[in-house]
Amino acid sequence: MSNPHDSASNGAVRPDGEAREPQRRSPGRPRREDRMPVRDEILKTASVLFMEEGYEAVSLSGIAERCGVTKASVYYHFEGKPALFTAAVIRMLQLALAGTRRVLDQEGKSLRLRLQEVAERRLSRIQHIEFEALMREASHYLDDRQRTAIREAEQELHDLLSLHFARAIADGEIRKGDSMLMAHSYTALLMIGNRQAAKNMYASPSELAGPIMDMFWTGVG
Amino acid sequence: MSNPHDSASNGAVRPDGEAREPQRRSPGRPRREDRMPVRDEILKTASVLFMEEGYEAVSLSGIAERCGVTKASVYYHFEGKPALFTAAVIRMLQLALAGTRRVLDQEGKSLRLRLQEVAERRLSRIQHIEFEALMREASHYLDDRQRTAIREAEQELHDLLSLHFARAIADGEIRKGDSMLMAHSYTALLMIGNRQAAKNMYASPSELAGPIMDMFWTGVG
Amino acid sequence: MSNPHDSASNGAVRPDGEAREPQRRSPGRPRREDRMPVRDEILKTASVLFMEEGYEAVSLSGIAERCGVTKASVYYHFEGKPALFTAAVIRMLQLALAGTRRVLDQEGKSLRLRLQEVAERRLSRIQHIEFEALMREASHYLDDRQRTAIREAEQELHDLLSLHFARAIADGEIRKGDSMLMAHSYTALLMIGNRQAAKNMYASPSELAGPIMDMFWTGVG
Amino acid sequence: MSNPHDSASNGAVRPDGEAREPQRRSPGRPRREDRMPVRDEILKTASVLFMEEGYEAVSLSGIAERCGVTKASVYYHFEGKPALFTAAVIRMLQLALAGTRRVLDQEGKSLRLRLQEVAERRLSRIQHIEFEALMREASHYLDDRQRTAIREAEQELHDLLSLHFARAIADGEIRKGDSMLMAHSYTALLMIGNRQAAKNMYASPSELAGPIMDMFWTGVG
DNA sequence: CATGAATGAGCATTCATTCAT
DNA sequence: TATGAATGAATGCTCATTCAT
Repeated sequence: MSNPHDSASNGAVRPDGEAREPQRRSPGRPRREDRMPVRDEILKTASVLFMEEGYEAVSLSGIAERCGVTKASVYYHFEGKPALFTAAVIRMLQLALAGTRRVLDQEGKSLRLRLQEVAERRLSRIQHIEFEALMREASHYLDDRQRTAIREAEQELHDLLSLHFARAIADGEIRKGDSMLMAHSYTALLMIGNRQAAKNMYASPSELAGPIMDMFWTGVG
Repeated sequence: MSNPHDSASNGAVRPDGEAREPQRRSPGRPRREDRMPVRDEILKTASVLFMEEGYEAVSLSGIAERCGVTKASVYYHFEGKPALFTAAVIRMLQLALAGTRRVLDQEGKSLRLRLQEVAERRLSRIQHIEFEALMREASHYLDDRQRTAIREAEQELHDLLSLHFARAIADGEIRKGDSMLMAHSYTALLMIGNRQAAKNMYASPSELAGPIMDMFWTGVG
Repeated sequence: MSNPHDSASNGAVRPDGEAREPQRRSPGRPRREDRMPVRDEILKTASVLFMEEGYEAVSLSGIAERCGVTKASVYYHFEGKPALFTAAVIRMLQLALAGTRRVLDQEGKSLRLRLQEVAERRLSRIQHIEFEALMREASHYLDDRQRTAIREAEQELHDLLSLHFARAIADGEIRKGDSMLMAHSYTALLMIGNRQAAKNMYASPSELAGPIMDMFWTGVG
Repeated sequence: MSNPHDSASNGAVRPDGEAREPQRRSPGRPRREDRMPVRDEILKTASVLFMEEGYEAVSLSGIAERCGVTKASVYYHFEGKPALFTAAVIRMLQLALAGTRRVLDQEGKSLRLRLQEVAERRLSRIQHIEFEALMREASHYLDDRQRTAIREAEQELHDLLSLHFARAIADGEIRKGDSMLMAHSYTALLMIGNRQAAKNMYASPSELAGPIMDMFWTGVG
């Protein structure tokens, strides 16, 4: 067991280029230049695929093929499908967390403006499967450690949002209330962006951001 | 032409007892006993399973087993997995539509109260996978007719909600705005009920209904 | 066992119209007019399909559907697939025997001319699978009685040809030799008509009859 | 791209020992032992089975079992049943082509003697299903590339024969005529060797060669 | 690090067959 | 006569996983 199988860990978050075409490497360890690429590439590819298609629908051979490596290579880097899934989802959540934090931490902008910016960014991305749906499908296959690790990573996102709502309440910027529920309401409303019917109502997905923020801010009453 | 394969149809909706233990039957038509019509039982079981676990995660043998019949029987009644899925989802949507309409059509109650009642009912049910996630997973396997049939059934639900929002706008009961977006916002917020983290915040799922309705009605601003 | 299952028998040979569209009959026994149609129709349809596609490739539901009856009806009329196959093949062979006999028995025509006429008729028909191939595939499933019955029916065809060759030898119309081998050579050469490559060499299949008869009559030497 | 799926290829042709008893192996790569390369063994087994029993009648599990491997192994080496069939049939045709060429290319022997030798060899082999029958059955399942590849391999055999007939015509060794039709007549007559009835007429199949060659050379006239 | 070759379990689907009505 | 509803067995195929090299 000398393999680097630390399924729930995840290396430094590195946004990088798109999947390369499977250029056959010559045998033996490659000279440095493209350091530590394979594990990361697998992770990145897996993230995208799992988010787009769910757990069962994604096959390890599919991932391997897209990365130009073999299935066995994937098994060298990750303990198995559940471990890879865990790592991939966590990677994605941390990316989202970092991005969201960067926007929310801007000084001198109203909360509403910052939330709108977050919304615009998320809505313009290729849409992810709703998180709970993904988890429900996958959780049969995950063990407790894995489930918990993912839940925690997700919780961080809501914690971050909740924190900012709490601050805004303290500042009188928004009405009083349960800041965590506000966080969940916010992310739930963003899910409208996944819906075909809703997307058809506007020219581009990010145009949904305004109307959704209106709903979130003023409600229907 | 001897098979009753009309995948998109759905018999009378009858909520009733759960699947019995799988007592092996010999071939040929069994004497009637009690047994609810098998086709209906399959449909009901399939609805539940697909909603709970997604498309791929549900196997036809699983469904068959739960109904106490063989896989081949399922194939006698439905053309295949996609057809069964289509029928099951539509059945479920029509159930939901009927229930929702019954509540919303009540006279003399404010829209808010009626919406809250709908929310309570839905939140207390075993939760469904988010609809879009389910469709994204399944739609690889569905043909155009099936996709359309499902989409239409779902649209009816939002049409119904939208109609009531439009009326309320006309009556000055709520603020002006895009009634269809309101409908989507409402159902999106109900999805919070699927979230483990959110459920942990309250004693029972239906207690979420109040706070969610507050969010929906007044927003955070 | 009051069913009329006499698998190896075959009713009167009746060339008749093509398969009708499955027009639902009203329940109850139909009034006389179209007497004894179902069994025959099944037999006819089965003949065509088995000859065109082989044994395994043809399903009883396929046959039933084409006849506008149910699978169970097929089972009412025939003991099972092997029995139906046996009856169908024998029916077809007897048809061929009758047709061939009619041509060969013509008075005042040379054997060569009569053989050429037989060849033209056969080549212009939708082509049958080579008989031995069909039998090899099917014989796993047939019992001894069935195998024998088919073999005998086929033998009659070669007996008929052989008889005419023997007569021609006696009359000095053709060279001396094994008349049964001549019969087999003749039918073997006709199989060229089944070959795509050969068919492409001529405008219409029946144009093959001349050249093939030349080969048969004079050889290459 | 990790699978060696090149369905139409065919490795070096090596006639060798039969399949061993299916000793269950544990997963992972087995230590070499003797074992002929598995891919080749599958191919050889498949050739025999398809030729003997047709397309549908042969199951991949049957092939796997005879080779002492699992179905999944067959799928590792071949894309699917159609691909395996294609490879197997082409392998067999190329074997036949090579053998036939070897005999026909002998110097200093009359065409008739060489053809007789080819006939003796073929007739003494376990008999193949008639080729067209096989193709008719299989072609539903093959794609265009596969169909073409097989057709071409078969055409080569007739091209070879046709070439030798053409030469013999030029040399005045045989009568003038369509050399390709001669080739087809020759192979069609050899099919007599498949027939039970014909085989019963002689002590051993290869004794059919003489009489058949007589027919081919001098006809009945 | 990486992979080629293999396995076992499971799945969707089809089919011949049976039997109560 | 005919059929609707059911079964059991088989088939083609995919997938996660393993291991010697």
